[in-house]
Amino acid sequence: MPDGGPPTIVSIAERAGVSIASVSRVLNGQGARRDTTERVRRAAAELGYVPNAVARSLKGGRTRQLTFAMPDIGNPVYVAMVRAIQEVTKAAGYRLLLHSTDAVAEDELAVLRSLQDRTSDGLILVPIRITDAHVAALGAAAGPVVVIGSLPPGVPVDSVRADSVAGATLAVRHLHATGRRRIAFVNGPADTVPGHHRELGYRAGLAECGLPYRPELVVRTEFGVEAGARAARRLLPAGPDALFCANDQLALGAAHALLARGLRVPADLAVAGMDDSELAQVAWPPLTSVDLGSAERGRRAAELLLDRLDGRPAPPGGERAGPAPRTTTAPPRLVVRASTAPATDPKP
Amino acid sequence: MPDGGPPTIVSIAERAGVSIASVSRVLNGQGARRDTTERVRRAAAELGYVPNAVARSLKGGRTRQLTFAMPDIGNPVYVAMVRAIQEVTKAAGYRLLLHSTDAVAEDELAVLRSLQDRTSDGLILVPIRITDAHVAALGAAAGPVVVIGSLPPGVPVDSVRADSVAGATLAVRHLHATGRRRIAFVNGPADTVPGHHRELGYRAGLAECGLPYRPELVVRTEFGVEAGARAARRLLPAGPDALFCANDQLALGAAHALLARGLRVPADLAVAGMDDSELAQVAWPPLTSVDLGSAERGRRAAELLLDRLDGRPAPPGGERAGPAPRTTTAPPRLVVRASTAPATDPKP
DNA sequence: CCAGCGGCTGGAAACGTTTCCCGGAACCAG
DNA sequence: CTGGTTCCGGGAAACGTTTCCAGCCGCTGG
Repeated sequence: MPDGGPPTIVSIAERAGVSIASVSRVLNGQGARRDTTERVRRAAAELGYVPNAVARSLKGGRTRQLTFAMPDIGNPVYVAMVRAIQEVTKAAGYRLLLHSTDAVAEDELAVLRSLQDRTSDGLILVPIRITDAHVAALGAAAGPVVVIGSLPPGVPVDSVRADSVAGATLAVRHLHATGRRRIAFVNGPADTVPGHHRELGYRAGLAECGLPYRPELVVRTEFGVEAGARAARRLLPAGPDALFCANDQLALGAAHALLARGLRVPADLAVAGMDDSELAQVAWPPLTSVDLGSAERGRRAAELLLDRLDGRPAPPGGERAGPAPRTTTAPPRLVVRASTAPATDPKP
Repeated sequence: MPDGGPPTIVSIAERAGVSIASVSRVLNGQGARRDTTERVRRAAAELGYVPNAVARSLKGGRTRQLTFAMPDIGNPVYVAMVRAIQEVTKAAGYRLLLHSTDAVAEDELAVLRSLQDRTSDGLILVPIRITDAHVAALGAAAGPVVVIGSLPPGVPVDSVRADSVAGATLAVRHLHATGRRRIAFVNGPADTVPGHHRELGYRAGLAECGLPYRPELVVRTEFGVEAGARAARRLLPAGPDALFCANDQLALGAAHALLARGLRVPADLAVAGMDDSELAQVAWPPLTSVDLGSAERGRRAAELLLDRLDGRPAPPGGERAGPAPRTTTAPPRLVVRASTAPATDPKP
């Protein structure tokens, strides 16, 4: 028997002695005579037929694929998002395409443009910075996009934000409430949206607690464990009694640097992070952290995207489908762990 | 101007006043008259044309997509693999489809079968157990597959193994060399391939060091941080002076449980893990761990897959393309950190 | 001057589906 | 028995490419 590649709808039609139209109908659960149905089913089973997803996509205009593009899969926050997104999309029968942009703006734009090649039906994007080019590209996107992050007003795209400002404030208040007065801040790059917001929240928190803002207690660096360690060492001479870090990676690095110097956490210095990623739980001492709802944001973003997809199968023309853009904000939540317990024996 | 959806090769042909064949040729860099070339290029640019990847895939029989299926994206080991794979595939112009199987065998088989729908050109699979059904499905796979893990001989599939046996032995020898004599073992499920191999290595290590195998010093549980903590608590009554754990998650959990009891690591008990994942570096004390080359294995698997793909564009018929299956083994490497420093003050 | 050749080009087929439309058959009621 | 409905099935078009094939044109060599 001549193989001629994997079985197609045509092979089935021949074997069952019906037309390809009937095969398609039967296989898609449309009405057909018992007899026909059965013959087709049997032929399909015997041949081990599996529909060609590509041909299907071409005809239907939908690939049942979604793209998730984030800066760096190495960051547990994004892993949490991937997980949540995957869960939602899998349940809805979509496959997930992963894309690490390495926090390169050009790469983010490329992903946005790549929507045009119809490889995926929609995109969830986590931009690290929002440039004018981003805004333009988002406006011109060839398919539904959901942004995880804060967008300037007027961009016609659904988004899911974290309230970093409130979150940072929460952390500062907590540190103050547990007796800390010289609360240092280890931030990521201040020109990123999260970096900017977290700094705003830090200052707001200080203000609320009646603490002065001291520039010597603030360090801006890259996000990352090693950067956190360096920042902590740099801050020590300024005599902080708490280190509030803009994410868990920084906090972890900072805590390590302190411990390596023989300092005790939290007895000598409290350390708090943000994101409440897996890192916070596995750190020793376990890290107090502000849960910014990573998983929740991922889940929500996926839901928003699926929602758009169901509304209009394929947004025709340049006009964006559906109603006005929707924005959800995940409320921050402080998770207190050992790293910020009140200092039991104050420094002499 | 009637929009009628995104621009296609036809719109360009009309606008440039040439046939679609010429458009395709020009856009693919085939020979054409200067004049024609230019007109087509201009028309394409003006319309903002982007080739439809789906149509292209249908015609060409290749999607330029690869699938990576692993048990759980939450495990840092797999994150490291994703990262390495993504790096390789991105450079080769392939997109990466991610699939969490949740360590469910049925899900793994489904992924294998899904190769038939031509959604992706190849698959990298990390099975947690290898059943007969796996072997059968691997043999019948509709496209190139690379397995990360140990396969029984005779399965016609490329694979990349870690040498867990040697790795575990390495760890035990190290613990012995640093003065530990009652080395407990926290294993994952013994009926998984890694679990089985690590146990073999543990016993081999004990034997090499002239230590007896004591059942009361061995616990088998699930992989996971929490499981590690429980295991550690369960082992304590047996009086171990070292905990060797089958992966970093277990080791981390174990270390936490010990610290929470007020025990000192490594002064009272040494703790070692496996995988040398990010967790080992961020733990406190930093964990000694056996690097099983996760990133390396991911990279290698991607390379093997790409290699198959280049060999035969699309393996026709049931026969597997290319020569005999290849197997690579990544050598284990012990990474010594603070968690296994020799006990400075021996217990009284 | 003509045959032949090579470079370009356009028409058309093909990839594997889904779906529109129409014709035939069966059935019912009048 | 006939006209109208209903149900099913088949032919064919369409999705957007790539590629085969044949034809046209203009040269060149004899």
